Amino acid sequence: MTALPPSLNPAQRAAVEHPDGPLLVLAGAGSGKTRVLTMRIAHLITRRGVPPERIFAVTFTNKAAGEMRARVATLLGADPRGLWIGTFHSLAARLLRREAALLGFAPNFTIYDADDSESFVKRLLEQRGHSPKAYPPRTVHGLISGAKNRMLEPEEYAAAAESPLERVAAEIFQASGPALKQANAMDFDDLLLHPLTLFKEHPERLAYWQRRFQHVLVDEFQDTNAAQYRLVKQLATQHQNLCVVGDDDQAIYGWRGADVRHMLAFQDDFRGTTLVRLEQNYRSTQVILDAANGVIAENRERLGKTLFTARRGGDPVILLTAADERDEAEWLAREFADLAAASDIPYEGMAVLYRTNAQSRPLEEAFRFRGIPYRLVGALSFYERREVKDLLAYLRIIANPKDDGAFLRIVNVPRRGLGDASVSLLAQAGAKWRLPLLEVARGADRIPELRPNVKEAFQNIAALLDRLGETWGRADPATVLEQVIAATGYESYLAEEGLEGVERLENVRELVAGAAAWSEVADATVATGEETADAEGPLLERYLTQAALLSPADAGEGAADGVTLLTAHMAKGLEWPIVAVAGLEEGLFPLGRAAGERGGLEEERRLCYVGLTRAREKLYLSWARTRYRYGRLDLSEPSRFLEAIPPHVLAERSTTPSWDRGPRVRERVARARRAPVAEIDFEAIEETSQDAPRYAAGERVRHRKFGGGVVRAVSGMGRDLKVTVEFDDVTVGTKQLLVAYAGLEREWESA
DNA sequence: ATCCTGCAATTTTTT
DNA sequence: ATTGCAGGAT
Repeated sequence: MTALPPSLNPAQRAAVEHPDGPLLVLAGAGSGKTRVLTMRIAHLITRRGVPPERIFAVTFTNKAAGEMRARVATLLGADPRGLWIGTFHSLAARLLRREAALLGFAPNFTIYDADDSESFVKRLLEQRGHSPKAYPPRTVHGLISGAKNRMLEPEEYAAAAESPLERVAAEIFQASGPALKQANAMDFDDLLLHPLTLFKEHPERLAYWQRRFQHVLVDEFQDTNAAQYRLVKQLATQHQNLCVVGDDDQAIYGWRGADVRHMLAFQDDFRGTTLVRLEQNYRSTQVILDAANGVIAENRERLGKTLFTARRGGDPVILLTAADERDEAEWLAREFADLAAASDIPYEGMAVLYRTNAQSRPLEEAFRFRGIPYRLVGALSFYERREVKDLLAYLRIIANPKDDGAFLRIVNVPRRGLGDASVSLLAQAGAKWRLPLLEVARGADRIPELRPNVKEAFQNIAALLDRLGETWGRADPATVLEQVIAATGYESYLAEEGLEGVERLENVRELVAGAAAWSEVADATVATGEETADAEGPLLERYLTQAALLSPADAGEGAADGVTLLTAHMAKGLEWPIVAVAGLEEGLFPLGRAAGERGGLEEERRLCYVGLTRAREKLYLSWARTRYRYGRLDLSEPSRFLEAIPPHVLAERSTTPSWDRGPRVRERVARARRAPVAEIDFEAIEETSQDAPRYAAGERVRHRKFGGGVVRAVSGMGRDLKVTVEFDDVTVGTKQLLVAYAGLEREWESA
């Protein structure tokens, strides 16, 4: 943890001891905001006599919630039983398990993760005769999710739909509500929206929860979306005790619907808000802060705050120029090995941050090659593995027999001779009769189109699931898993897969062991918790809820320790003595696609700021001249963010011999920014004019196939530069084109 | 119904 | 480069 002074500074103390009333804490990076939040919770409980169950505290990850709870426990000398602490999603799920009936759900509802939601959308598309390849389920779900994040009703969204894609999304959006209800399922967005619906339709329930929660606290407030803000706003209306903590410079989830402007709106929404600024940084050296401040200072839209530290000076920030990504990884691995050998900093005190998960591979290889322990956070979640999802699907359908998604997943796993044709007949019947698939399978006799042996197979699987549910439905998850594995012969099914199956088998064992460990902790909580109602429902449900809402970042712990490898997003809220931010290249960080969106470049810059401020002692920044992306070799220029760093804190290094070295980074950046397009793309050069085109909205262009049209919008940058063109030919319509590949001409040039 | 082969898209970030 | 998917063979 951060080296904090033994006592609180005046600002921190003001926040911790703030009496009743709305409180906005503007907390810079490393200013001890987590500490303030935990101490405030402890203060409320011990000094102000607030019962833990009357506090609603929101954190950004489940892991953060667990840590905060543990720290409050330490301060209190006892676990704060009944305290509501967790992510928006898990707290909402907890509330909804109790209120489900009023919303037309059963309390054992299933939570669909992104994957489940996507295949759910796909099924709806197919049911309604839309081809999933013309309307990619992923995109459609994204549009629906975006609409939900803006709290649009299906009808409102439908009215605003313009393109065919949007119209289809609107149609699916409208159909999805009833369909989800029939499956007794909610997706991530629903978890936030359903409480709002409940409060609107049942004011007495709103009144109950408002009375119940005397204090509402929100961490990482800058990353709150509209529904989330509305939720805490409503909960806090009665007591007006809403304490939010955030940093506008660290808002990095705009793409997910979060809106920093809530921080600005807060003081208007809550009259008489007390504002506290935490501006002293206790984490980093002055040198590191100078670098970070240099980057963030280029943003226009800021609340503005001045971070300072007592830790004068510090090691210079190392700026590494590497030949390629393997070279970059190799250099960092060697450097970290040297550091570990020369200092008392263990590998656990080091981290490499990057923009995209794809960048982890060369790093992993380099670390493995040198025998340096590392742990990869997040990339492929344990819970995303096929075998894990299969078994969890069995659990899901046992917990909620209406969960058609789960049914479809396992109906033919292991193989039971039920192929696409038979299953779609079953699904058709299900759609016609509006019955859950499991129920349809139970009565497969009534579907005349099915062959006798298929009918039998359906009835067998239904009987199997029924039996499992009856006998083991209320058992602990590990036992249920073992029964499922035994009853389905899942192990021998995996064993047939050969080499890969062995690995999968190990994951299955890990899943069972993990479930057993979870039960022990959960059991203890239930047994001792005076308010049993807090620990909702059967163990199985609670286990599944937890599994659905657990992020990869939460999981990562385990025995594996060493250098941490993770994306900058997942590094938020964390810190290490040694940090490297890798892949600082134009088009990668800032990422071309993201930078093209509204406010995207500023968000990329904030993300970079988050990365730099994770470092306590020593910071490394690196970029590679060439990098494989999409399987092809790219030439890169250093990130513009590097140029913003004051030269006096930098020390430049290179992996290439001096005779092969180009101009220094600073000059390269300056030169790159003078040129209109930062990356060199040979294909693009051949296909477009030498002078990189800079299209403007309103301009007329001509396409080889589509003919003439008008540019409506320009987005992206570099290789990802895209234009939206409305073609004259109405059958062609409006298209988004990649400039590099579209071969567009300006109309006056071709004339 | 299942397996195999070749093609396509994929990579932004996550509850 | 990897992975999922469509289409065809068995």
